[in-house]
Amino acid sequence: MTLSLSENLEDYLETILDLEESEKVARAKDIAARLNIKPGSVTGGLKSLEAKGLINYQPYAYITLTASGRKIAEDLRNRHEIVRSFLEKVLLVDADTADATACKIEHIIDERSYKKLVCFMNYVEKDTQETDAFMKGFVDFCSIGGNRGRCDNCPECHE
Amino acid sequence: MTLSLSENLEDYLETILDLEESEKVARAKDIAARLNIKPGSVTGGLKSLEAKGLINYQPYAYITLTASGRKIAEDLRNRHEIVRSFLEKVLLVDADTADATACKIEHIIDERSYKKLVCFMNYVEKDTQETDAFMKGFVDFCSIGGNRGRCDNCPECHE
DNA sequence: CTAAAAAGTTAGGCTCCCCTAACTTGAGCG
DNA sequence: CGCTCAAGTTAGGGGAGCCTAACTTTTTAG
Repeated sequence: MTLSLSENLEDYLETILDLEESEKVARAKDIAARLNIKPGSVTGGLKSLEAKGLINYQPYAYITLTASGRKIAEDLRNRHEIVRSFLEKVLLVDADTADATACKIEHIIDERSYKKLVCFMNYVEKDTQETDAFMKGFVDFCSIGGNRGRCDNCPECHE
Repeated sequence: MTLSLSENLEDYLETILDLEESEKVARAKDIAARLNIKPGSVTGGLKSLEAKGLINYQPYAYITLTASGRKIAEDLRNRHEIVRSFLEKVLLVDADTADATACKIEHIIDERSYKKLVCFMNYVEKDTQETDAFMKGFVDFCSIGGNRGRCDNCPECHE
């Protein structure tokens, strides 16, 4: 029984983990601010997470993750980081865009692709001769000078 | 004014494009079957797409894409194909998984990352010496024999 | 040509999750 | 201590989108 969480609830968990770390404690107000929703909307999500045993929640009290909630939140964070890292280091997307898109992909990437991506990033980060040559080739290929019509379908990938 | 479409409506458009091509004509019944929803649920989506000028829809009649609807559907298909291709050819994910995940990523990948990915795939498909060496290295890295503890965070990426 | 089957639509209901506005709780200051 | 105000919750409402069941239209087959 691997309870399935909506993307929304996953975002709640991840946000709570972040807040626990940066603010020592998670407050409904801050969760709302991070998720860009109104405080009144947060309560429902918290109740739902409480019912699933993922957070400790009592009305008017601080919110903490349970062990299983923490596990899920950390897993999400890992996914986020791997995807973000791929976008930034391999595709060479700017940091903000990479982060925003990672935020969405982390929820939907399937387990197999994720594992392969982890492996891929581990490989890339070993920083071998092959990776170096490959990435240099990519940079050249996508650079204005290096494009030389070989990249017909390539939209301006080098703004 | 770039009207924003829900992922659901995007799926409708893409499905209609597929059906127009494979069946000559799109029927509500077939749309429902492809999207794994009940026929009764389709009508609402069609009305919404009609209101946005993306399909030609009259009750009880066949459904066709308008020019702008077709453009969006084709764009989505391109995204799908690029992402699918990346998952399959670069990450070496099996075809079914790649297709299923591409189906989801196509809706959420941002424009910049997408353009970079297009460029990346064009580069990879040039099949240069560098790419060949890089990919061989990746296969080795993820193969059971080649893993030799270097890949600590690497979950079984080589089932 | 007509009756049955198939396809499509409508209507009512449900879930999820957001919003606003009003109300309750609790924490800090005088 | 008690009051004030920020923080949190509740209640009512809405949109998106799905479902089922009943109903309408179209197609098809005799």
